[in-house]
Formats: sequence, structure tokens, C-alpha cells
Amino acid sequence: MSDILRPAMESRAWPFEEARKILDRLGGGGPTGLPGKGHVLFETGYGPSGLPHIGTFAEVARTTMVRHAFARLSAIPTRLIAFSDDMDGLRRVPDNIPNREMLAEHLGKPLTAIPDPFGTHESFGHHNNARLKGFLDEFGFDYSFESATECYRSGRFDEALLNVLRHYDEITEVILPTLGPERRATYSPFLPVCPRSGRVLQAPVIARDGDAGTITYEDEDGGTHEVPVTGGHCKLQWKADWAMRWVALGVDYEMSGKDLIESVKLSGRICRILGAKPPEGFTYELFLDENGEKISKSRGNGLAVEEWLRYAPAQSLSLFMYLSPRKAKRLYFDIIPRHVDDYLSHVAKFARQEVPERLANPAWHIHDGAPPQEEARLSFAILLNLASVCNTEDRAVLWGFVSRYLPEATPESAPVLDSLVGHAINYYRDIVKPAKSYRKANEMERSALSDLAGALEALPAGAGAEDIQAQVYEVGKRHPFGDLKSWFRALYEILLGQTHGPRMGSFFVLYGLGETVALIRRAIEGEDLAG
RNA sequence: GCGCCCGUAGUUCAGCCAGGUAGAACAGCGGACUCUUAAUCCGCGUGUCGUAGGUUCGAAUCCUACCGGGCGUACCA
Repeated sequence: MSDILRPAMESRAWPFEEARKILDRLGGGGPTGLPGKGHVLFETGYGPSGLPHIGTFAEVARTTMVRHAFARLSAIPTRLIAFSDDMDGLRRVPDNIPNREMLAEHLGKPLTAIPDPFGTHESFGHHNNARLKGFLDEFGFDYSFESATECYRSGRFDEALLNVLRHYDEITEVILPTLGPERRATYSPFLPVCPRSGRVLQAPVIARDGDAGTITYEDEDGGTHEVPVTGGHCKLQWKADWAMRWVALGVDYEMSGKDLIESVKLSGRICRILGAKPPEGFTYELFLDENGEKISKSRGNGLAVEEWLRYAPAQSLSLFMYLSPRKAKRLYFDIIPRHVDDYLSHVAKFARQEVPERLANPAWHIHDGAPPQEEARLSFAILLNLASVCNTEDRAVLWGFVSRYLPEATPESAPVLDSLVGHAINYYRDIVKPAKSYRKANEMERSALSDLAGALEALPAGAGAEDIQAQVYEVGKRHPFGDLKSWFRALYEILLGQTHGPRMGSFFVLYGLGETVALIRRAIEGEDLAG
């Protein structure tokens, strides 16, 4: 590690700059810099409103990059918490979810107190948590899951909650000036969970008892109730909640989108009131769609993680997340191939670089310092083109053409390349194929096609690409095409639905001679080949 | 109003933090392989670096103002 420490301390790559912020923060923490809890804690948080999305991936991927960088600067162990706000009250019924009527009856209750509309988990909150964990596991992220409900109910937050109660007035003074008049009237950092209805209430708090650890609130019917602030009987309102959690868990680092700048400030002030130092923060920019407008889940613009992963490996998405996190970047379909190829070239460059350059190489951050050895050697752009030209959804056929170019490569020896082949085929199937336009053969072309089918059938079973190519060529010369270029173009347009294509001899061998003849016969019959 | 981000080749962007002859990819154009094709090879970029000032021997890069585009600045999380 000693040979990497100095360059890591000097690296300008943003994860190292962030990691050094954490190191500075620990500066006063004793001779070793080791915090009392024995480790450095990174946190990422998830709202209850929905399913994991590309922003979730972004936050965990980026936080993990900082965590990896930190590990090069310090021997202090690190942990990453994925915290779910599953005790938040359900505000509105999400779209695209079954049993919406059922959910509507439970508005306002903590997510973990609402039946699972999918019927697969203990509660809606548990269901969402499972989705979150499944999502993170899919990428192999290292994290510890924490549930707000469990933290509140188990008493883990109790001490910090009593701390909030003791500083009730100071905290309220911080929040009140930022609120509109209506909300100001009923504001309290504590939101009692109504014992009768089970809902999280925004009720006026009319009395509180610091010694007993209780608050007294007034419900809608005018009745007053005294409840403990501990043990899950109250939940904290958002900004106070965030601050309390930082204190209770000892969070050292948490990044957030720039839409939360105001919250970070206020929660930071509350955190100090509670006697703790707010975590180091990092504000990242939001993602824009193709037209430069903010991506929002409700509008459905932008790109889903699943879409990206359908057409490209996850590492290319990680690359996108690594690059310029402080810049509002456009995230849409067309940028995918470019990121794949940039990723591949960063990996290829890595092997030839010295340590300082490696630390600035995105591949270092994507792979925690150890990028794969395999070089793809074929760009993704070329593969996409190839898939389109070869007119195939069959990996084996595409590999036939790849091997022609890289004779020693096989799906087994080149797994990275093989995965690119798979993605290229998805691209072909979804994007290229639907755009195909097959045209019917005219009288003269039908005659030529018939001639070709006969010539192919007359060939011996093991005929090679060159023999077939020669037959195609000879047939073309026997018919009045003017030049051979027109003959080949006609073949592409009629048989493949595109104006360009592969070398016919090679293609027919890979496609299969029998299948080829059948295809030609169908074209002669005037069948629609687009299926 | 306040705060932040962006404005560099046809397109998408890098370069700006530590000032020193304007870059990449794609698209486009021209040529080669004379058995088409391009998945190959070769060649081709003066673009007011948003505008105007300032600092400097020297500014895409630093400072100021302005213009244009985007977002935040209620509530909720």
C-alpha cells in the first residue's frame, strides 16, 4: 500500500479528493484518527416513494468509489449503510401497482404497517426493501441494509430521540423560518404514530416532558394524547430525522443530489445542535434527458437502468456515473455505445499506465483498482454495426463473423466480448430490426433469385463460402442487372430489408444453405419476410 | 431576487482547478482493396472556445459584467 499512498494523497480524481475530506475530518479523533465506533461510516438513503432507479444506482456506485479510494488512504475499516425510510407515511398511491384501492385505505400509515399489494412480503415496506436489496445485489455492491422501522422500534434511536426532545426549541427555531404559514402552525420535529389509526400524524404538539421522554399532541378530534418519543411511537419529520440518524448511527459521509442542498444545510445545523459534527457531504448534479430537461420518475423521461443494461454492460453505466458527477449530464439512449467503447479503452489503457495515471483512470474506480485483463479488441460500435449488417438474432451467427475477424477468440475465452455480442443482438432486435424495410422482387429479380436458389441447391453439402460467393456472382452475371453492384443491392433489399449487408458467401454459410434457399423461395413467392 | 450547473467542430463531448501553438468520437467528403459489401486501410477540420471588458509577455483556461439554456429556492421525502 505504501507505493500507492503518496499518489493517492495527490490524486485529483474526485473520489480521492472526497476520501481526503474524510481523512481531514478524522484528524482530531485521537492519535490514530480512529473514530470511537471503530470504523468510518458511509450512508446512502432511499425514499419510500418507489422502486430502485438509476439515481439509486448512481448514489451507491459513487459512494462506493469514494469508499474504495478511502481504503487506499487509511487502514481504518469502512462500512456502507443502505438506509430505507420505510417508516415514512404513505403519501399517495403509486401508479403501476396492484390493489391500489387497498393501498388507498392505508394512506398515512408507515410503509411497514401496510399490507403488501403484491402479496409477497410482510408489508409494502418490506416488499420495497426486498426490491432495493435485490437491485443492489445484482451489481454486487457491498453494503449493510438498515430499516428505519427497525431502528425506531428496537430502541436504537432512543437516545438520539431524547436528545432531540431536549433541544426541541432550538431545532424548531431552525426549521420554522423555512416553512410556509400553514405548515408553521402545526410544525413539530416529532410526528406521533396514532395508536388508534396507526397513521403518522402531523399534529400540533401542545406539551412535552423531557424527563419522561414524552410529547402530548392534539388529534383531529380535539382529543389529547401523550406518547413516548422513543420506541417507534413517534417518527421524526424529514430534516430532523436525517440529522438524528447521522448522530445515532455516526455517519461520516453521505452524498446527495443538489435538490437537497437546503435540506443538507438545515439537517447539518440540527446535527450540530445535537452535539455532533455533520457528515462530509458531496452534492451531485441531476440527470437531464435528451432535451436537457430534468429526469423525473413521474414523467418517465430519461432512461431506466434496465434499458441501459439491456444494451450494455453495467461497467459502462458505472463509467457514466464516475464522469463529472457535479455536472448536469444528459442521460439517454444514444450515449450508451459511446460509454461502452470509452470504458473498453480505459480498461485497455490501464495495463500500460503507471500508478498515478491509473488512479486517474475511471477503470480503476469502477473495479476498485483491479480492472479485468481481457481486452475486447473489437469496439462496441463495430459490433452494433455487425449485428445490423448480419441480420441475425443468433449469437452463434454473430460469433461466426467475429471469429473471422479474431480467429482465436471464442465465447469461452473472451467473456467480455461475448457479453458485448449479447448486448449487440438485443440492440439489433429492438432498434435495427423494427426499422427494416423489405421490398418485393420484380419480375427480372424473381427470375434471378430462382436461378440462384437452383444453383445453391446444386452445390455439394459442404460447399465453402468462396464457392457460394462464386455462384452468387455467376448468377448475377447471367441476368440483366447492368452491374453486379445492383444485383447485390437487390439481394440485401429483398432478403435482408436493408441496403447494405455482409459478404453473401460467408453469410449464407453461417445462415445455413438450406435456410438460405428457403428464404429465397419465400421471397420469390412474394411473402413478407419481415417476421 | 438569491444560489448552483451548462454554453468549445455538423452532432455528442474532453480540455479549464496548477494560463503557454485548439482535441476525441461519430457524422460527412475523397481515395484504396478491381468478386459486390464494409465490419478494413489511407487522407481531409481556421471552430468569433456564448458576448464584452480586465489581469498577463501570453487567456478556452484566472477576474468582472452581461446574454442564452437548465435546475433549486412552497409542500413532501
